[in-house]
Order: sequence, then C-alpha cells, then structure tokens
Amino acid sequence: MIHSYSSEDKVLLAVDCIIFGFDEEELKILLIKRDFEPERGKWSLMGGFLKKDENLDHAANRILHHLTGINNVYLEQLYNFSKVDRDPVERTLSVSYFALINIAEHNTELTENYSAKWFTLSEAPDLIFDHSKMVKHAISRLRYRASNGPIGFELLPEKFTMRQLQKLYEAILGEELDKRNFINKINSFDILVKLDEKDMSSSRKGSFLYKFDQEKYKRKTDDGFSFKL
Amino acid sequence: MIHSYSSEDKVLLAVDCIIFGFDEEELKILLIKRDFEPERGKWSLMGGFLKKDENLDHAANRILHHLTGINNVYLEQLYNFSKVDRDPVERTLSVSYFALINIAEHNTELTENYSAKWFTLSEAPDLIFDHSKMVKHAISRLRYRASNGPIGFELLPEKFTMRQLQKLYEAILGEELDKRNFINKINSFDILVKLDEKDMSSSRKGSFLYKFDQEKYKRKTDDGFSFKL
DNA sequence: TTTGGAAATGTAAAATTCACACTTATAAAA
DNA sequence: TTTTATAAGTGTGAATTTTACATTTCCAAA
Repeated sequence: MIHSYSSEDKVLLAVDCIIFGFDEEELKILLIKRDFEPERGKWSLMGGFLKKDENLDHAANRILHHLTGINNVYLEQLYNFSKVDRDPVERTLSVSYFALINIAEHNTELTENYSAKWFTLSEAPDLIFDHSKMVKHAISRLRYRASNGPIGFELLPEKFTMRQLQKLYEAILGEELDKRNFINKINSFDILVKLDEKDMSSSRKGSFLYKFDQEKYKRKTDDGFSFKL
Repeated sequence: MIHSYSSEDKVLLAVDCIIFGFDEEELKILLIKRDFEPERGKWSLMGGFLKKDENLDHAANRILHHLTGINNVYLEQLYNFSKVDRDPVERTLSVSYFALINIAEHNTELTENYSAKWFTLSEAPDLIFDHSKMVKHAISRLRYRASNGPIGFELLPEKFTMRQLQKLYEAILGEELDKRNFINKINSFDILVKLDEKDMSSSRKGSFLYKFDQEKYKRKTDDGFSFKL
C-alpha cells in the first residue's frame, strides 16, 4: 500500500459562484468589486479557494454564506475551468457553481463589506479572467433547468402569486409567456398549494397566493417523473 | 501585484474517463484492471493526474490516447467529484470525462498492456472509489445527449446503415425504437448523406450506407438549431 | 353605485409524437 | 430459371401536446 502520490503536480482549486437573485422584475446577479489583487477595482464573481478538508459543495456554501449570510441555498456545480493561464498570478483551476437566492433575505451589511452589487444581466460589467464566460454558461444552465421543470422558488418569497412566478420564469427565459398556458403548465406539475389568502397589493380583485409544496415535488422527482415546461 | 496565493491549500486533481464503445450490438465501457496500488487487482476507470502545464481537456485526451492510441475523440467534461476521503491514499479530486470511441479503431496492444477490457453495462464489475457513480452519471449524460439530438457517430464505422445507427441509439437509450419513426426523425435532422453503395452483409436485399455530414451538422448547430429525438 | 384594472378562465387549431403492416429487392437454393 | 427466404424500405391515421387567442369576474376606491 502506498501513502502518497508524491510525484504528481498539485494545483490550486477555486470555486466561483454565479449568484442569481430576482427583484420581482428582473433576474440579477451579484458581483463583487475587488479590493484585493490581482485586478483590484474590477468586478468579479464571488469566489474562494477549496480547502483541503472540505468538498466542493461545502466550499461553495461557505463562500456564499460569507457574502450573503445565507445558508442552505440552491447550489449546483457547473463546470471546471482549467485554461493554464486563466489566472495570471498562479495556476488556478476554478469550479463554477450557480446559486439562487432571495434578494430580500440576504445580509446587506456583508454584501456592502465586499462592495458587492446586484446587476441585471444586460447591465453587468465585464468581469475578470474567464468569469464572463462562467456567467454565460450559468445562464444557459439556469434556462435549461427552467424550461425543463420547476426551479427558482428560492428566488421568490415563501408565498407568491402566479403572476410573480410567471414574471420569474419570463425573467429567466428572457421571453414573454402566455398567462393561461403558463398557469396550465404549472398546475399540471401539481407542486403548488393554493392558499386561501390573497395578495391585494397589485389589484382591486386581489390574486391568490400559492406556496411551493416540497413534499409533492420530492415525491414526483423521486418517481423519476420528468417535468417539461 | 501579488505573485502567488501562497497560503492556500493545493490539491491533486485527477481526470477519469468513462470510455464508451459499441460493437454493433451493445454499448460497452472500457475498464482497466489495476496492477498498481491502491486497490491493485480491482477494476477502475482509466485515469491520470492533471499536470501543471495542461488543461483538463488536454489531460483527458492524453489519458485516452495512452490507453487506446486514439486522438481527437469525442470528449465531454462531466463533473468534479470531491468528497474528502474518496481516495484513501491522499486527498484527490477527480474530474470525470466521457469519451466515445469506435471499438474497432483502438490499439489492442495498448489496452492489453493496461489489462483493459470492454464490458457491457450490465456485466461491468464494481469499481474502485466512486468510479461506479461516475459511470452512472456518464450514462445518464450520454442518454440525455442521445435523446436530444444526434450523437455517437464516433461509435460507428465511417459508413453505416440506418439499422446500425438505430441499434446504436437503442443501445444507448436502453429501449427499442420503431424503425419508421426512427428513420423519419433522423432524416428530419438532415445531417446524413445517403451513399449509393450498399452493405450486403446483413440481407439479400442489401441496405444503403450513409455517412455523417460534418458540414451540415455544424451549420445546424451554429444556427442555434435544437435537435430533439 | 359606478368604475377601473388586474385576475381568472376554456377552447379550437396546429404541430408533434406515436402506433402500426405491407411491399420490395436481392442472393441463395432448388 | 424459378422459387424462396430475409431484412430493407416505406406512409398513414390516431393520440397527444403545444400554441394562440378574448371575455368575464371580482373587488377596492371613487
């Protein structure tokens, strides 16, 4: 039995998070303004290095918690970026993760410490290294998820209207959807509970509030059920 | 400007390849019997460590070439497996890649050197570490690719019959397909060229040979065209 | 009691997917 | 040369899914 692969090269492994939020109108991403080298003053994704006693999901959670104060967020590993000179300082690979968080729930003190800011997708500045490529990739994965089933309830308040949900999907997919078709589709998934509470803020009539039913969702996905928007 | 991230942990990064082949009947994977520690004598995926002057795609190609003698293979990065104790020798992360190769084209001398063997999916033995999980994941990605468009022409000879192509899809998807529906679908993609040559080996009538038209395919995919099987 | 405005709701046409069976071409055998 | 055996090749109608589209309902506020 051997005790190390001693002659092999070791590398630095970073984790960079594409953090999506939603403000009832537009899909946004959270970026930080670097006050450290390299590329001080430029915008980038929030990231950090993998520590030797944690796995990647753990690192992504840790990094996200640092910036937002939130734990237990939707996080999904995307891709390993590995171009040799992608980081000018030292050979570093980076695993991208995307996260979905409710903008209202994050700790603004923390984000201010990092000079972080929410940007709509179209207003987002150029990013350091290959971070812009990571964002593109994340958007396409997010769209894929959205057009293949329910996703993104993390981006809404616990109780929400169909209208809000539709707006979220429209923001993610970047296109307008038909109200009736959308509702029919969502109802066909059978993963929402209609409350008998109404939101009166948007109209005189008021619109019913719904909440996401984790149980039903779990049952469906466990049965190998495949959604499709 | 700083010159290193000196205080950060570095890790070993492996690349493991799930190598798919096809023998006109069944989908197979190529596994090696380890004659080195750890887990000598057990079956595993072909893998290797990332070197500091190469990117991951390069490493995957290198590893694949070592084992099969083939270059320029279809390779796709899958996922970074990072559980802290996944490798008992030393903290190692592994990025999985899946590859599609034509069984007939590989260098059998090389594979024999590695005591490598082709296994059908159902006959494959348990693998070391988390390699079985990697294989599962790869199969599901391959199935996804196959049910969303053309893939796997690498697994067939340059000229092939519709029957062969259908058998390949059936092997990948693990289900029988209707001949007419299959042909209609493939034709609707408009990515094959019908040759006026016939393969006489399988029937008295003989069946026309086709080849994959890289150009047409490229044009379609460039246009954001989305296939769907 | 009237009014304004978003919420809620159903249906028909179009497109896609699916299920299904007979004819044809040819080599080999008689 | 005729017959035979075998996989190749081919089209249609039913079922399902997706899309497009307009009117009525509810309620607070005036």
